Amino acid sequence: MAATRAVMARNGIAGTTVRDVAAELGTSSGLIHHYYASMDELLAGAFEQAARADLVEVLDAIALGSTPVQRLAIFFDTYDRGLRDGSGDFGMQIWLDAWAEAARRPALRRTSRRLNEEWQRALAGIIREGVDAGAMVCPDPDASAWRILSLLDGLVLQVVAHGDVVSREQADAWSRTAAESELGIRAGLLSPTLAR
Amino acid sequence: MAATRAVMARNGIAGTTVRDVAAELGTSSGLIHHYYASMDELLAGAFEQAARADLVEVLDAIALGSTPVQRLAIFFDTYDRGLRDGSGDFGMQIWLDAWAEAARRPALRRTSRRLNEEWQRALAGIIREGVDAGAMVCPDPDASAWRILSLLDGLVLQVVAHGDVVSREQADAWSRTAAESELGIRAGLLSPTLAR
DNA sequence: ATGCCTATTGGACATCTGCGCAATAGGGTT
DNA sequence: AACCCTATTGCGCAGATGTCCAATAGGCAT
Repeated sequence: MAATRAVMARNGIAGTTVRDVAAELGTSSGLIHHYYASMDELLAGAFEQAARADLVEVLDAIALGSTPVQRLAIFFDTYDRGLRDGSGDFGMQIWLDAWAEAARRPALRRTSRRLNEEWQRALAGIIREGVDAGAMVCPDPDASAWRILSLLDGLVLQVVAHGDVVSREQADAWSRTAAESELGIRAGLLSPTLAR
Repeated sequence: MAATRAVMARNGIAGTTVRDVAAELGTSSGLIHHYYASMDELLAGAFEQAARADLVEVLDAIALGSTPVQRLAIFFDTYDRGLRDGSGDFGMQIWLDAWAEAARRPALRRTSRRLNEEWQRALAGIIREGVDAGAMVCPDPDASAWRILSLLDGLVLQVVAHGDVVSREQADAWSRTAAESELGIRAGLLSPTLAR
């Protein structure tokens, strides 16, 4: 599974072959079929696992923040970090693949959708805490979470698909200031957390 | 090209093969290579044609507006209309395919990138006119255009890939109000143009 | 009629794909 | 030592795919 995730991060979902995974492991392709009945099963499992690993990474990082605003800043830190080093075991490219393939692969659509909703719920949770603590102003946390996440997705899309039309730094900075504006947070408070 | 678009609409960009296109035309695969040097070129050409048709439609519609704010409202009208009906021979799904496939097809990446830039330029142009006319406030029209477009792309992505997590109406309304906020336009002025 | 240029055909070719299979190795149990 | 079960190999099969090519057809100018 780790090898599959590595290949997926490098070549995308569609570009992942059994032989590539076998080569990544230094074994034969036959062995992989000994453990996984089909390619689809292998891909679906690896995508779910990789996507969830990143979500968990963000959730864990967030938990270290002491205030809602700080947690939100950490949210952006972690997201940006995932964008910077094309992967722990995970490149953003596989999200583009998943979104495109969702139309034709029901199992993948369900997984992609569910994961996206969990991201939104995590973000909405932070916002609700911020509103309760009086640090944010937001009449509809769920909607705001979708907007912030969608802006982030749209910007990341340009970075990943088209190279330097939009730079990674711009995607990061723009989404942070948009969130500040959306949530009534004073400008600059969502700047990258220095500690690390 | 029409045949290629038809197959693309049916099977997606990744699922389009030379033989399928040839079958769609009732001819042989060799003939297609007589006119197009490579598959990549064929796909890029067909995508360009389909995508440009939509861009031109928006540009034409925009030209009918008499003020920058009105032109911007029409921009959203037309975009939303394209989202409503699978549109022409071309649904938004093709964009998801193109963004994903861009990583592996250089010609397609260039085309996708260029088209995206043209959308951004059109939007930035409206913004600049609005600033000059004193109807909008925007220190960096290019950046604002990217942000508005990326939010729109991100929201559309949810609608197309995941169904009703975000509704089409929400995507439309949210992107309009975000643009109003981004450009210092009074709330409600970008509401859907009734005429049409 | 002759010659030429393009349109068009049908298939060959090399490569890649998922998958299955016969054969072997190796370690644990009896 | 004998046995068994699993891990692992290496290869082969059948199908698909992009690309190329020799051969033909068909119209048009001479």
